[in-house]
Amino acid sequence: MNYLDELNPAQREAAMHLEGPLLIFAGAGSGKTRVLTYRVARLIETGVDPYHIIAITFTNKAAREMRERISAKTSLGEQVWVSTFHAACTRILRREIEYLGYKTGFSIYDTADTLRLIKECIKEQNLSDTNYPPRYVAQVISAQKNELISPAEYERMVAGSFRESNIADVYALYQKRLKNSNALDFDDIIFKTAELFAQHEHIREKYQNRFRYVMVDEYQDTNHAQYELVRHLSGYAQNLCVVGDDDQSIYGWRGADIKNILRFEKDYPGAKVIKLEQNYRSTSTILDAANAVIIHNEERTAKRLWTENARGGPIRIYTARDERDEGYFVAQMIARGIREGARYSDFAVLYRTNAQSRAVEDQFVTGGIPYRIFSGVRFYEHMEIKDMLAYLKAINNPADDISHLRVINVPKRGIGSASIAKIQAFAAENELTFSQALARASEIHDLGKKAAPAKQFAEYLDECAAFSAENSVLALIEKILHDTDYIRTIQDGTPEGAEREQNLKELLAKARAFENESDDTSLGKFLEDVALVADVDNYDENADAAALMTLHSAKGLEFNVVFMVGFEEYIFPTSRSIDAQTPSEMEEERRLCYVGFTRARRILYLTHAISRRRFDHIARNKTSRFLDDVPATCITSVNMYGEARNVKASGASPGMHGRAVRRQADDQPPNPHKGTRPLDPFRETSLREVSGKSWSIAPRESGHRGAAGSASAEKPREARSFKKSFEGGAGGTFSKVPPAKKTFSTKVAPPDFSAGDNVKHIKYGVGKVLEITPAGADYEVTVQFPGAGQKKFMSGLARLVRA
DNA sequence: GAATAAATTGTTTTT
DNA sequence: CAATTTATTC
Repeated sequence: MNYLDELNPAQREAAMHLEGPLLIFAGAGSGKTRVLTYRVARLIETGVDPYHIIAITFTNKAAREMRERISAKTSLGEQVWVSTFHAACTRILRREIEYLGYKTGFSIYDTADTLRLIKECIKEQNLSDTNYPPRYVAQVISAQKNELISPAEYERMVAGSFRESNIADVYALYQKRLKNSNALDFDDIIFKTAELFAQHEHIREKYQNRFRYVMVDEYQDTNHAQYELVRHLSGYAQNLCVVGDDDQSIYGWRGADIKNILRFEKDYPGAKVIKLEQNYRSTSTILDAANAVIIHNEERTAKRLWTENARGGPIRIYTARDERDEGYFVAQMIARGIREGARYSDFAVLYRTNAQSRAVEDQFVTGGIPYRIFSGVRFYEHMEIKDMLAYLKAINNPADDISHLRVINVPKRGIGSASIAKIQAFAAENELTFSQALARASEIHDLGKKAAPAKQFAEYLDECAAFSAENSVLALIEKILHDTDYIRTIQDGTPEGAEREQNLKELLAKARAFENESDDTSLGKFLEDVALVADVDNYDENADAAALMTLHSAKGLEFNVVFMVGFEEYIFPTSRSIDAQTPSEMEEERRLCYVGFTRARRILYLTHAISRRRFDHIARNKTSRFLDDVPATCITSVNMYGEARNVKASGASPGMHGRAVRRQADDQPPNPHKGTRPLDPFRETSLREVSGKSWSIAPRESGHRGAAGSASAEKPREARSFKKSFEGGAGGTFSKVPPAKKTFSTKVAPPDFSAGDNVKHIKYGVGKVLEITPAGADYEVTVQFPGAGQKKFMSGLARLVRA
C-alpha cells in the first residue's frame, strides 16, 4: 500500500475509488496509465478476484503496455482481461455467437475483404461503381454500424431518397452475404456483441457477473456502438471507471463521439469525477505551446494542463529544402544525440500520413540509424501474406467466399474471371457457398474443361482441412507453400520478389511463435490473432531503435525527443480538413497537433519543407497554421546543424534567443562539456538533456517524485514493430547517396579506419571497408558485408567502429 | 478465355 | 509513384 505515496492527491483519489462509476479526466502526461495500474492493483489487494476485472483499450499497443504494467505491479495481474474492444468482443463472440445465428468459426474480414465484398454487392444490385464508389459505400455502411443502425432501420430512415435507398439495399445485401459466409467485418465485432447483450438477457447477465469491474481507456474515442456495449457490460454493478481527455479525441472519422465522455455524469448518476491536470511529462515550454494550440478549439471543456517541470529549451523549427533534406536533418540530429550518449529509443518521428515515412526511412537507412516503423505498410497487408492467410481462412471456414475467391487462381490454375462468374452464378442459383459450388463443378454446364481444376481446388482445400485437424498451423502453412510452389511464383528476380519471400519466412516465424506462446493453438485462434493485430510482433524487443509512426499511433506514448515532420498546410492540417466546410474536422486536426506536441518530454522539433514531391508534381506548402498559434517565446528556428539561426556560437547575442539560453541555464545543472567544445548553446543544451544519466525532469520545487519518475519506469515498451523495415529491406535503397554536399560548420572528423580495415556496423555486423571518399564535410564509406553485400554510409551518421 | 501490357487514378488517420 | 482498372495480345 505504500505505493500509494507515489501518487498525487488527485491520482490517489482516483486509484482508491473502487466502487461505483468514476470518470477521470486525464490530461496528457498526467499519469493516467499509472492511475489505472494502481487502481487494478488496489482492487486485487482488497480482495477482488482478478477474474472479475476487465480493462479495455483502443489499440493493441495500449493494451500491451497496460498489461505489462499491471503484471509488473501485482502477481495476479496476468489474470485480468486487458484487451482492445475488438479483441474482447471477439473473445466473447467465439463463445456466444451461435445465439445470433452465426457459427463459432467465423472469419474476420479486414478492410480489403470488406471492400471486395461490397464491390460485389454493388454489382449485384446493378449499380455502377462510379455512381456508388465502393469506398464511399463502405464508409456509409461502417457509419451505420457504428451507430448500431441495422440494414432494416437504415432502409426505413432513408426511405424516399433514391440514392441512399440504393445504398441501404447494398448494406442489406452485404450483411446477408457476410452472414452466409459466416464472416464479420471489424464493425460487426462490436455491433454483434452489443446486439448479443441487448437481445439475450442471460448472456448479458453472465458477462455482467463476470466483469464486475470495468475500465475503459480513451473513453473520448468511443463510438455509439462501443458506448452501448460498455453500458451493457457495466449495467449491473455500475463499477465503471472511464478515463479520457476530450482534447485528445482524434477518431471522430471513425464514429467516435466526444459527447459520450461529456455526458457520463448524466448516464451514471452519482459518478465521481476527478480531473488530473498536472503534467509530469513535458517541459513547460512544450506544454505552453500545446495549450496555445488547443485553446483555439471551441468544442472542449475548460481546463488547463500545468506542470512543475523545468522550462526546458525552445521548440526547434527547421525549414528543409525538400523532404529528403527534412529526413536528413532528422537523421543528423539523432546521430548527434547518439554520439553524446542518448539511445535511439529516445527519439520518435511523427507524421500525419504513413506515406511520409518513406523519405525519413531512406535517410535513416543511409545514415545507419536503426528504426522501427509502427503500422506503416502493414505486414498483414502484403499481397503474399494475404494470399497465404486467405488459404488459411478458406480452410478454417468453408463458407468464406471472399477468401476462396482470392486464392482460387493463386497460383494460376487457368480459372479466370469468366469461369469464376459462372461458378458464382451457379452458387447463387442453388443457394450454395462458393466452395460448395466448386465441389459440384462438374454439374456446371458450359464450364467445360475448367470444371476439373475447380473441383481439384476444392478437393485440395478439403485435404488441407483434414491435415489441419492433425497438424500445427506452422505445418499447414509449410504444406501449402510446398504444394502450391507459391514461393517460386513470387520470385521474379527483383528485390521485391526477395522481399516477399522474406515476408513469408516471417509469417512462418510468426506461426512458430504462436505455437509456443498461445495456449489455444488452433487455426481459428491464429487467424483471430492475425486479424486483430495489424503489425507483426517484434522478435527483438530489446533492440534500441528510433520510432517512426503516425500521430494517431503515437497517442499514449512519450519520447524524450520528438520530431514532427511535414508541419505544413495541406499535410498537417490535411488538405481534406482545410477544404471541409465544417470546422469540426479542423478541430480534430488541432487536437492531433496537441497530441503530437505532448508526446515530447524534453525536446520538440517541428520541421517543414519548402518544396515537396506530392503525387507527381512538386508542391510548395506554407508552414502549418498551428505554428502560428505557438507563442514566439516558445520557439526558435534552427539551421541544418540544429543551431539557432542568427545566433552566434558564443550564445552572447541579444534578443529572444539569447534570453532563452540564459533562462535555460538557470534551470539546468552546469554543462560538463563547457569550454571543451565550441558548440552552439542550444545544441549544447540539447545534447546534455539527451545524454544525461537520468531522464527525470527535475522539478523546480520538491514535487511528487514518483510521478515525475525515472523514465526507465515510465518509458513505454515498444510493443510492436515491423521487423522487415528495421532490417532495412533488401538491396536497392541502401546504395542511395545522402543529399549532396552539405558543408558542416565543424567538419566531421575523418574516420579512424581506412580502406582494407574491418569495421562493425550496428545492423550488418562486421564488414570490410572498400573505399572512403570525402563528401562535403563528411565521408562516404563503402563497406562490403559478408551477409548483406555492399553498402554505403555517411561516416558522420553511421556508427562504424573499427573491428 | 486467360495472361500480360498499357493506362488511369487516387492519398488521412485504425481495429 | 504505386496500385488498380482497362486494353491488347496470346
